[in-house]
Amino acid sequence: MSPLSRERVLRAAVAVADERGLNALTIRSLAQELGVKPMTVYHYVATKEEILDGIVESVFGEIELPVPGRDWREELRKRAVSARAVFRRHPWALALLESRTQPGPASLRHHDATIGTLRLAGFSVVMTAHAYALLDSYVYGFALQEAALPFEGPDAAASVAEPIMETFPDDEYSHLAELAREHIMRPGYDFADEFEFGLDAVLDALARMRHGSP
Amino acid sequence: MSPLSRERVLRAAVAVADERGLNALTIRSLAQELGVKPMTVYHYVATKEEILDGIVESVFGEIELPVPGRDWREELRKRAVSARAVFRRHPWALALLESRTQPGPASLRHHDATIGTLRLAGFSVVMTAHAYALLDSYVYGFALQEAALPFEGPDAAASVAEPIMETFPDDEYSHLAELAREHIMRPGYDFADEFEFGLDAVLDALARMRHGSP
DNA sequence: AACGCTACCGTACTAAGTACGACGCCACCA
DNA sequence: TGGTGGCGTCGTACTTAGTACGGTAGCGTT
Repeated sequence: MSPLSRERVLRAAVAVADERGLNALTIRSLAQELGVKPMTVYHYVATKEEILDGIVESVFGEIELPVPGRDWREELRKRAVSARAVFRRHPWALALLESRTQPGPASLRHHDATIGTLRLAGFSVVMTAHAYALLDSYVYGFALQEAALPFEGPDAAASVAEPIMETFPDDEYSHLAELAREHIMRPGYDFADEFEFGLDAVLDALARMRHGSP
Repeated sequence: MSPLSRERVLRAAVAVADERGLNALTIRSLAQELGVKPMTVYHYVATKEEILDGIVESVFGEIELPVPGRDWREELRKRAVSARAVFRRHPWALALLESRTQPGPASLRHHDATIGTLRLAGFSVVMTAHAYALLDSYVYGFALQEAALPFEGPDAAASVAEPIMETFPDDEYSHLAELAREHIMRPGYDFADEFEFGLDAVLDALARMRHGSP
């Protein structure tokens, strides 16, 4: 238990958000998780905003850093897979990205390692910016879609798609119906499997950019 | 003014969110925008959740639909550019994606048109799923990053980056510092310009996937 | 002995979402 | 003509948030 600390407050906040969602993260629920009264929390953080900033920063800290100088493709792949896993563990973090302004040390270190990996791989400064934007857009966007899905895991899609499909005749939205019928609702389908396929396509694109025009 | 309606309620909700952010969208602020008292709103929607679902659906309706059968690349490009513009107008919509479950007709039409475009372009069912996931991940992710940026437009980055850069010595985060110094903070830099570059790389990737393995 | 610091808490104010029960107006029928 | 029922609107009040303000108890310093 120890005398509480900013760190413990943030760790508890992450735990509450993971278990019960961002909406359930209130000063009161956080205080309860910590075994103290609400106002006590305010001795370690100034506002709730600061808590939100803090937990996003701590989530960034969980992402595995790429090592500049090693095989760039392997390092960036590792980072992307790790980031996606982290956002899957903490889906609420994506919704918080918008509200943040000041990056903390974990974010800065993260950016520096990724940029360094691209630079040492031979990407020009301008190409590094292009590559980074493309790669992160893909990772964030995939994580966002995954978080937005109302189901998770193999075969879960079918039970969600079924009732939706029944709200309209088969000839309306026929392409959508076909995809659902012949792929999404088939046993074994898991949206999560799309990640690595798209990631490799993006990494291929980066490889081609590496020596392209500025 | 007319006797109010669900449509007008949703339009007003979008306006409030656009102008003052998602947090400022409350039943009270919405009622004020409509010129009525709070409880009146509840004659057109059951809960605030329904309002949130409704405005996301209306945002989806703003995205230009691709036309299946025409040049696939051009159609998908048009749709992506339009989607990105829509999310830029309504950045709050991205944060709402996670909370939605039941897609409305606008979303269904949208998905159907996009899937149809891919299918008629010769993508197999499985490849269509791959391609769609990749393309939308990129678009959503880019939009999310753009929404998270604390600045907007050319040259705005410098004034934001400057104070951050000064919080650490130049030799810490040296790669990040280099990129900032030699690119981001240079006059004329605009993150928005990255979009089309990455989009074309993604479309190239799709073109290669078109006749690839399943 | 007085002071002040650290960790914590009680009370209360304000802003939200929304349940519940009215109230005024109008079309329609007797 | 007078009722009557429904529709759009609203007043009041309850509940759950964030958090300002002002404590209090325990302990070390001078």
